[in-house]
Amino acid sequence: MADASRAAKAGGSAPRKRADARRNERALLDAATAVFATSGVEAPVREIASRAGVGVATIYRHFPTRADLIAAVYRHQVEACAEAGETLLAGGGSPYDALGRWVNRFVDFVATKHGLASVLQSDDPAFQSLHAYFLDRLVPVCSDLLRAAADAGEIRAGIDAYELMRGVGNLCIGAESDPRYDARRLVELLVAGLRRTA
Amino acid sequence: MADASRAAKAGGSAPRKRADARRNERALLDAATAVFATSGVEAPVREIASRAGVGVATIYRHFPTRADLIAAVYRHQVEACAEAGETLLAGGGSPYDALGRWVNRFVDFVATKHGLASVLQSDDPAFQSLHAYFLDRLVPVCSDLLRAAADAGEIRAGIDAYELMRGVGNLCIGAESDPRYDARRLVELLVAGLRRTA
DNA sequence: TTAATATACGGAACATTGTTCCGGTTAGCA
DNA sequence: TGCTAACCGGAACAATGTTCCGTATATTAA
Repeated sequence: MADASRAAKAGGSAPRKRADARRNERALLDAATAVFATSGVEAPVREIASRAGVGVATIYRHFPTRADLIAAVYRHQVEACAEAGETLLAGGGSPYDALGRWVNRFVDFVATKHGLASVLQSDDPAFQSLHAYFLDRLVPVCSDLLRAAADAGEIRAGIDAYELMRGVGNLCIGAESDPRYDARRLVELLVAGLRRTA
Repeated sequence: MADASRAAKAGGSAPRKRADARRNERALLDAATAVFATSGVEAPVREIASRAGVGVATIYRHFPTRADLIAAVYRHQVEACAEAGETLLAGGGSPYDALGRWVNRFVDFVATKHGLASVLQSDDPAFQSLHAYFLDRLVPVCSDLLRAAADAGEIRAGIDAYELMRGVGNLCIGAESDPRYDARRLVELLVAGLRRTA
């Protein structure tokens, strides 16, 4: 197992990349993480490449679109968020409460990543796959939470998880750069609006 | 008054532009209106210039920043929206109801202008003055409506007009291009969340 | 260890914008 | 009719995203 030459023993897995390729991929991921944190997720490609000490073409080789790079950088956190939703749902409290907590967690994640919220809503085709990734992973979680709350009679019917996620994501736009705007407060209002209207 | 040579009779008003300058300004406004409607408010400058039959420098001469052009194109509608708020407030109904109607009107305006909502929230300094214009004109109106509803005890306290406007604007982003996303519904939820809690 | 080859690399080159500059044109006026 | 200040158009410049191509190298087989 320690020997690198025995690759691809499992089914159709890729035939293992060259060592320099793996090194560069890691360097790019690290550089992108740092640059995204300071300059936002729309920072110039050249900046990321130079920080990683590689040429621009190397970025495109490893991450065909910017969406792939962003997804790779934040994958762990998205997964953690999705799993938190499942945990929250399983924990015995009120489903509406679980929904509220989960939404807050999502906001905490998105609103602290400079520019991520905008990009998630952008209709630029370059970001379509990022959009799809977030949605595929999180909408089902949100949907479960929503259904549970609806079944418990805590919220009004007719709310779609996709729409709610987009709404929450939208409310997070610009949250980092404007001290007068608190996305959490607005999202709280939105979630409060879900409550059953008696 | 019909004679053009007697200009600037009132105080510091501009000394009247040349005829070709006025003609071009009008042509640019018309072209921008058309292009914004089809390609969105972020359409390339060259597209607007060529549609107006002028060079690009002429755009910059008349509208130093894109924000100025956008503001000029939508000024009438913004004014109308602001005035509608005052009317709604004066009309004797429930203040909360008036607020809801006014917000809906604002959404109808913003959500039908391709890309306007995004640009309104953008932190690109080029749009800062547009941002300021919308806010200066509409936040006071919203503030009055909000205060009236608060005074009537219909909504919870502590809601800031600026924050609400930004939230509503944010919710309008992407509303034109996604049939699964209905900004009006989300905004309705947000406004419902304003209701006094018990 | 060495040589062959597929893989990966870097940076130049190209395309698409926004923005500014400059020489020529023209409206307004005497 | 001619002068001049204002205006005009398009070329030129700058900042990006994206692609191409000759070169370098990791890997493997002899």
